[in-house]
Amino acid sequence: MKPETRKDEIIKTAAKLFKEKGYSAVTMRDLAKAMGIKAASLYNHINSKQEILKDIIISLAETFTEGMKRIKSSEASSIEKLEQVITLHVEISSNNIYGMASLNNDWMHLEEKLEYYLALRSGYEEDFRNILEEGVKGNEIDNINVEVMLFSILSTLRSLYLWIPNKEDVNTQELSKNLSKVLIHGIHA
Amino acid sequence: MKPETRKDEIIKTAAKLFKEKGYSAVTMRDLAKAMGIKAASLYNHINSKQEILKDIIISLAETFTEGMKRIKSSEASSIEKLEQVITLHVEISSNNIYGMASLNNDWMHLEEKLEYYLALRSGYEEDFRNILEEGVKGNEIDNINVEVMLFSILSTLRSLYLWIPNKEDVNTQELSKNLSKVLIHGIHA
DNA sequence: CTACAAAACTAACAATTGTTAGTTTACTTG
DNA sequence: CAAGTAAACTAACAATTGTTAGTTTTGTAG
Repeated sequence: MKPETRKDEIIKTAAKLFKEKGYSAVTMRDLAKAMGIKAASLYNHINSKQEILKDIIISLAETFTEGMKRIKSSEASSIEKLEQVITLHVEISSNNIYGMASLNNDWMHLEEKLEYYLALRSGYEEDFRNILEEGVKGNEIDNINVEVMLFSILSTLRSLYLWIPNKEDVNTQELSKNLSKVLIHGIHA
Repeated sequence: MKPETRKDEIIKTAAKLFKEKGYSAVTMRDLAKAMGIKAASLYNHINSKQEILKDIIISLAETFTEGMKRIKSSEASSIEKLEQVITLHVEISSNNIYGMASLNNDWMHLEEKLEYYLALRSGYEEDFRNILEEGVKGNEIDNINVEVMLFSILSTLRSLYLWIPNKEDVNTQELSKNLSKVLIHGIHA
């Protein structure tokens, strides 16, 4: 682990504020006040407000893409892959609740990096869809509308950041297991 | 149906813009341009930007609360109630995709009406939780962590607005049925 | 103690924000 | 046509926005 730079602190604080009010509603003066300094001082460490958002979102999006790549190339069954995807989301989300808020809600303000982000997201969804389709083909997964399944599961996983902080002890293993149960087997045997 | 006033048009246009960029990033000049008039002219019909957001969100929140009240007081089984809640979300969301975006993402900018909104939301979630708990008690629903079930289902339903526009023919009946299948019985028999 | 770099500061900027005041245009009704 | 009202306009405001320039303070290594 590299030591945390002042820039890292700023980005972390910004992510927290972005989660509360959204990127656009947070001013550089808000951010400076939260850091205990003046707005102009922020620019000794970062180049622009824009760049902060980019740093928050792109690194997260790439982490998801890398995780998916690993899962995709594994030899696991479709259901196992699905469980691995669930665990991936639980782990990334619990490690970066604030960043996940920006990833979900502020990506449209990315500007120069918007296209790249959208490409990562499309690729991720496509890989997710393939896992489900393979599962249906192999009779591991019921032959329901794949888009409905994809949407339902992905919506839940993408909202994890809203929910995790409310639970005191984030036992990620326990949470992954419970989520897998609910998402895969439903709530009614 | 009352005839649509100019104010209604403004609110509808605003909701559309709010969905694209979020409340804070949409300026009154953006909204005016989308309406084909000048920013100052908006104030012949509305009192403030704030009020537009309030009109969008509160009416939706109240619609959900009324729907839940109806479902709660029905004689249906727990699973049937759950199906009714799913249908409620599908119908409200498909009738007001843009407003649902504000409801989900811009509620924190409500200011004077924030407390009221939060009360409605808490009440709604509590009613939802009760349906699940009753279902578990009556052996209609598996004895899994109720909070995980609540979170998972609600996350999916709250994200509907993101997904519905992508599907050409929004056959709400079909969608409700498929969603019920996935949310209640999972994806793997 | 000196020198240097990191990181804070003050002051200011040009642009943009929501909103108001006052005026003109367009439409409807008698 | 006259009068009234609904809805647009122009012009401006005070506040806030992200950011820059230039300067001072703070901490560290020789």
